Amino acid sequence: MPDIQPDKATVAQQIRHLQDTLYVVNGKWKLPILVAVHQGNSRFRDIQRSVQGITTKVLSTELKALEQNKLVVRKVYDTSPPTVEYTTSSYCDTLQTMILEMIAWGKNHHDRIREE
Amino acid sequence: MPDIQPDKATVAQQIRHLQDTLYVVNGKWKLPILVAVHQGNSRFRDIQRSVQGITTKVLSTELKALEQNKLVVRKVYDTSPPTVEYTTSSYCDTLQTMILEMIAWGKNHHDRIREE
DNA sequence: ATATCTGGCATCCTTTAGGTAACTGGCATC
DNA sequence: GATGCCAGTTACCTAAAGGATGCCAGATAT
Repeated sequence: MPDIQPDKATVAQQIRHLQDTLYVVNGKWKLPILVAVHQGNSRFRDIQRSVQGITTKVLSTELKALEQNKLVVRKVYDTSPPTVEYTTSSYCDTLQTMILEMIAWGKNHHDRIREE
Repeated sequence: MPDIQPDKATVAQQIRHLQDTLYVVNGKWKLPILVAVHQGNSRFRDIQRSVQGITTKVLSTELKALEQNKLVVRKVYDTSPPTVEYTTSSYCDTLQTMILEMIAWGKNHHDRIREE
């Protein structure tokens, strides 16, 4: 008996949760940036090089948004010139399994498309 | 020894997979629509009622996109007036775990925000 | 000396997503 | 015979996302 049909209220609830998630990670760049940072790219230019095709302006605004949502931490070191380091927060780690699922699906999908 | 640092090429690869996924499911509405349809809402108006705030135009265009990506199947029955039924494809099922993760995170996030 | 790297900012522009409102045509209902 | 339901379509519009280019200032590398 797979896939028990939940009542409308439950479905509506699930959709709302989904929309909450989308609100935070929506857009073309936020998740790719998070992956890049999480994998050790802490410098602005490193991140830019990791995320193919992103411009400085977009990266800059997206990093700010991610910082506001407490997924990314920005640290400035008082060197000269100042060094800036981005890291993912521990809260960002809660996104891990979700992101891994998305990566896995993308890989699968890509393979499937190529077969056609 | 958690979180072994993968090499740049691997990271770039992962980001590309992620972007492939985003290309298919990006936007405010596609995933919510998929959930609504998957949960048994097969009629246009039912879907619209399930996905709070969506307009007929947006729903119509999004359904077409989802059909093109083979996540949704559209069937027209030759009744009078014609009956139209949307269902999720079996390929769409491969998105299940990913979507469930997103729902779970959204719920968690919502609770967390409320606590502040 | 000059070329390049750093972490961005400013400006301008284009594209896309998404929203508003009105309308359709056939059927069923009141 | 007026109203409402279904499954949309059309035309128009706004806001936001994204892109292109140029620039800065200090530092390091050649």
